[in-house]
Amino acid sequence: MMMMMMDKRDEETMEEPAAEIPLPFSAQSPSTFPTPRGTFLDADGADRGFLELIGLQELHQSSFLFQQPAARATCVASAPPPVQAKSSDAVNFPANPSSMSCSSTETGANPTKPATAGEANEQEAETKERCKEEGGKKKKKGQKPQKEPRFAFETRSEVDHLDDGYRWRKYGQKAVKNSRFPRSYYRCTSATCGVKKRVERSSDDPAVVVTTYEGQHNHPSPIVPRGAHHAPPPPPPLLPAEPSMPPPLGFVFSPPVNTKEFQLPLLSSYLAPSPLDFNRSAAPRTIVVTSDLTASIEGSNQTAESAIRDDGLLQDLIPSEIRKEE
DNA sequence: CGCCTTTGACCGGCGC
DNA sequence: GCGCCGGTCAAAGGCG
Repeated sequence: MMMMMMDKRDEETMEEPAAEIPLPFSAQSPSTFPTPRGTFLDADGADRGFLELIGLQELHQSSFLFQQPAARATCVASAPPPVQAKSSDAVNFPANPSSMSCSSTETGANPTKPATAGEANEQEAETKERCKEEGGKKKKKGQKPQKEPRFAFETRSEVDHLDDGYRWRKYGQKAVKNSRFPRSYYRCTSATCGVKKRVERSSDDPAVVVTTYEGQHNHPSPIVPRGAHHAPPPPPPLLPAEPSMPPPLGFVFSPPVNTKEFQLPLLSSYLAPSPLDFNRSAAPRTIVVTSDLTASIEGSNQTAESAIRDDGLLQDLIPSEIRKEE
């Protein structure tokens, strides 16, 4: 516990490990957040932006305030249904402040290489867990276990628990094997929402927080997290998701939440930059989205220059190669 | 006072 | 059957 706290402080000054890829984002403070599209393939083969995938499809409409001191993120998506990947793309993701890599652990047979060794461990664990759950304890006779979609990603962050616009209650913490750091368990505080998330630090890279979401929110982002200054608007009525669009992994948003504040916290969760990271010396990570249901995305070697060039912040999220394909 | 975190106990699955 | 392990429960305490 104490150690964790100290870690947080220590990591604040922690330098980004080996810069593998030039920083594709500008140092400007992000105020808008375009939604990348055509980057990910959904189960039905439809192009789907990553943010859409995780339920941020409306973000492009919103201005964005970074609230987290937390920083870069590497996302490890855990796609639910055992759908074979239909394509693979290269993406040099975010940039600012985060980069993500997503990989499915649903089938437990994802050949895609994990972004990090820690991720590998996580994947392994996830696979195991998934197997457990599928065969598992919560299944009662004659009752199929609910397959909760999972979406995990790594965040290079000094804080363990990132605000994502939802309210979470911590219900457990366990030391896990092969990890120096304990794993924390959170549950969405919404009574009707069974979404859980696990948060743990990578033992390989203590600066990396691995967050695994399980389940889908059946309600809009309730409020700006505690301590935030912007009062949220009242939640909009729950609406069915776009008929043609299955719920994003781990998140279900009522469509168009009109207010900006409503969506912002979410983004901040994944992409919140550290103020310290607004410099180009920091290297973003390759976003590897390898979801069985979506696509495998490997890093590209786009230069910061080219990335910064055109589309404002869009380039921060999607490399030009990808965007060209659209 | 309500909400949250902490933390030890408990439970079930799995491997040996 | 036993022990290990991950996940969850729930009481206690802290905080605003």
